[in-house]
Formats: sequence, structure tokens, C-alpha cells
Amino acid sequence: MRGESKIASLMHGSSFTMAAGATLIEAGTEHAFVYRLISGWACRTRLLADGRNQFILIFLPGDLFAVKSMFVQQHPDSVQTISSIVAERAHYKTLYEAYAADSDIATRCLWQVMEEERRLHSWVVGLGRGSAEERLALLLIDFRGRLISSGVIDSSSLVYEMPLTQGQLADHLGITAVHVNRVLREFRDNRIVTVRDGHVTISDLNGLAQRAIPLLDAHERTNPAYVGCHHQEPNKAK
Amino acid sequence: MRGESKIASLMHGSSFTMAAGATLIEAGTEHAFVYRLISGWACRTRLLADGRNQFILIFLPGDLFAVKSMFVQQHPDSVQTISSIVAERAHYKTLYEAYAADSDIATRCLWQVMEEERRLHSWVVGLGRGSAEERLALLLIDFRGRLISSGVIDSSSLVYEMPLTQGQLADHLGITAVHVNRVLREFRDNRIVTVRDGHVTISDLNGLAQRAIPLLDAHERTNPAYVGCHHQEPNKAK
DNA sequence: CGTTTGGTTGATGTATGTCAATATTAGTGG
DNA sequence: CCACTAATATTGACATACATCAACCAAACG
Repeated sequence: MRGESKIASLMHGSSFTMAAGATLIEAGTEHAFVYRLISGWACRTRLLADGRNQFILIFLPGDLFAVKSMFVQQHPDSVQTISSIVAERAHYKTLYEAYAADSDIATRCLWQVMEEERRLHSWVVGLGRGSAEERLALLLIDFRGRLISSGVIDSSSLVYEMPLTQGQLADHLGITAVHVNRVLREFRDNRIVTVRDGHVTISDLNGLAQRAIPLLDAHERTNPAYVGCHHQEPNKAK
Repeated sequence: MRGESKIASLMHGSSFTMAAGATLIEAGTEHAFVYRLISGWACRTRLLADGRNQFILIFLPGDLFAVKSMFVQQHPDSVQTISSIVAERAHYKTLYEAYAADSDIATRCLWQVMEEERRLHSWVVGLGRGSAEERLALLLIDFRGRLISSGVIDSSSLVYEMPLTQGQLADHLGITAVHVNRVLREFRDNRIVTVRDGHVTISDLNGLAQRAIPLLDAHERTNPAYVGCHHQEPNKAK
């Protein structure tokens, strides 16, 4: 994708590293940058007053995030690193000028926004109507698909690095760390998938896909093993 | 908002009505139009293979929807009417040309997309971490705020029309119709709010807000009674 | 080494689901 | 306007997925 490399060149020289567990964007503050993750994982998260916490979205290498910095002043949520990361960034004005002038860049930004919206829709469905088991299966399959699609792992690979702790998985899945543990044990006992030491090892891709199928839309059901890696490009309106 | 009236004139003459329970956009099909609801309510919904159903977003009068028709070919979800509606529409190409040429229109579309994303974020938090009671309180307050903000009701009003059945509320809340009924009865018994005959009557706005507070972000907590009607304009990047 | 952080497991509690019966309301054709 | 029907709402008894609490283990870490 050409927009990709153009954005990279806009952000050239701005790359930085951050430790795991750091806060990139603080909820409620002004923010002026748009970011691209080069390596490592991050998340958009909302901490409620009573301590409950929800990871709203998880960002993987290659993802653009805080694109809306271009358009709004404040985020109501924080963005935090999950692992240590390498990222690069551009001031929203820089990106916006390029965006206005170059449709490849506009396309790449729009694609990210649309993709994020698609994932939010799916996640609303999962949280609203899925069991803990279905959600976890969906998440593990989706991570794999996204890693394949961004070239981090090969499309035949059944192993990938996944830095979330069980507590963090729980924060995204909307359940308890204890329950994540139990579902993972069940997956392990049934030789479906093992999550251990920061990596996911899939023993039975089909079995995993079967457990996620109930939550998929009609199109994804066609080939559940590749959820997360078949995306429409924003190809209209050119 | 000027973009509003410009969009209205783009859509001029295209208005149409539809009965309650009709399908405006069928999941998985191509769609070429962007819509604006003039009156009535609609929703984006995903029906799972086993019959579970989730309302992903609910659209109120004034809302633009299917804005992403401008950028992608297919929706994985349907858009259905909840009440009978009056709406108008424009072919995505028409809107895109105007969008490219007129920043007011671009701003209005972006505002809609950003606003929708904000509501999706909040709803992920609600579904992931909220109790049935908290979610329902949040939803009823949010509806009111949005109706105020779009001028359908006055900002002092404690009554509004709300055409969702308990079953449909359940589909958005991610719970069961039976449980919606129980929570509503509890609200009624405690003189918080009554939902009946397609309208919502709030007896204790503060009490309702209190029940939604745990799910609000820091900014919304400032004035919970007006959640849904304080929105940032997309005012950067001009 | 102690201390912390994350993982594992069991016992028990609870919010919400499921099922089923009945009441109420809304829609429809006569 | 009535009689009939289909939705929707309401309520109770019971089931269950998941939460909570608490203990313990293992690895990482200073």
C-alpha cells in the first residue's frame, strides 16, 4: 500500500521507544499526535472511577492510532502500552496537510478509521451476545489474522507472540482474570490452543475457529480461520 | 451547523418513508447511499446464525448513517427501522463530490463518524463492565441527551418518545427481554423512570444519572444529566 | 534470597438466563 | 365497534455462567 510508506516518510525520524505499561495518551488531556506502531502492542482503555477497567481496542504492529487527533481535541480514554513498543508519530497538522494533498494518505487514514469501526462493531456483538469462550476464541483468531495481514507472521503459522497477561485479556474480554484462566485451561485440556509465556500456540486451528464461528458475520463465516486478515480497502470515492 | 443544511439540500427531494421493522440495508450486500434520518428511529444490527441478535448502534432523528458507504463496498450488518421513519438519502458519489469540495460537508460527515466512534467506545465499556441496571440507565439518559441535542425535545423535558420494545432494548443492552422487564420494574418501583407505551417518563433525573455514573468517563461525570448532548465539534484540521 | 507479579485452583455467591404461564396491548378483518 | 389474533409485557420458579474470595505456586526481579 503506497499510503503506508508515505505516512512512514512523514513520520520519519520521529520514532521512539516506550516501556511496557506506560501511558501514551492520558484520558481527558489534549493530544496533538497521530501514531503508528512499529513494534509491540498497545491499547485504548477506560478506567472507571471504581476500578473497573475496559480495554476498548488493542493496537498491533502496523496500526495507525489516534487518527482522530486530526479532528478532535480530547480523548475520553487513555492509550497505554501493553509490551514495550517502538512507534513513530506526526503532529496532526503535518498529517492533515499531507492528507488534504495526497489521496493515498487520506485513503490509508480512512482505511484505519473504517477498520477500527469494523472491529468495534464486532466487539460490541461479542461483548453483548458472546460467551466468555466464544469471545476468547474470537480474540485469539483475530490477533492471528491481523498479524498475518500486517506481515508479522506467516499465513501458515500457528504460533505468535501475544504479550497480554490474563488480567489484561480479561480487561478486553469484559470478564475476570480468574475466568480467563479457566477458559484457557479448558482450551489447553482440549488441545485447542495454549497461551503461555507471552505466546499463543494453536494446536487445532479448526477447533478454535469453530468456537468463534457463532460470533462471526456471514462473510467471515466463509473462512473463519482467517478472520482479521481479509479486509476491504476503502476503494470507493476516488 | 451549516454542513447540516448543505447536506439537506444535497439530499433534497430524495425523502421517503418506511414502515417499522423494515430493512434499509441488508447485511452483506452492496450499498450506494448515505442516509439522514428525518424522523423515527433505526438501528444497525447483527443477527447471528443461531438467532442471537445485537443492536450495534441506534440512530435517532438527525443522525447521518451509512456514511461509510462513501468508502467501502459492503456492510457486514443490516440497518433496520425501529419505528416508521422518514429519511432522505444521497448516492455516495454525489455526497463525495460535495465532500471533496466543501469543508462544511466534510466536517459534518466527520463529526458523524467521530461521534459514532465515541458512542461505540462507550458502549464497549458498558457491555464489558457495566451491570444491566447501569447500562439501561446510561441508555435512557443518552437517548434523552441526543434528543435534546438534535432539538427533538426541550432541554428541560423529562419525557420523550422511545419506540423500542423491551425485546429490542434487550438486543441493544446485551441482556434478555425478561431481564429488561425486571430492571424497568425496579426503576419504576423506585420512582426513577417509567418506560411505557413507547415513551419514557423520567421522575428522578438525578437518580437515573446516579445509576449511570459508574460507566461515564471523567468528562461526562461532570454533568451526567446531559450525557449525549455535549459533543466536541471536529474543529481541528481546518 | 525476600518481594512482587502473574498464574492456577477450589468453594461459594450472585446476576442474569431459561422456561413457562398469564396478562395486556395492538393490530386486523368483518 | 367487535371478535380474533399476534405481539409484547409481566411474573415466578429454577438453572447456570461467571464473579468473588482465598489460598497457593512459579517465575521474575531487585
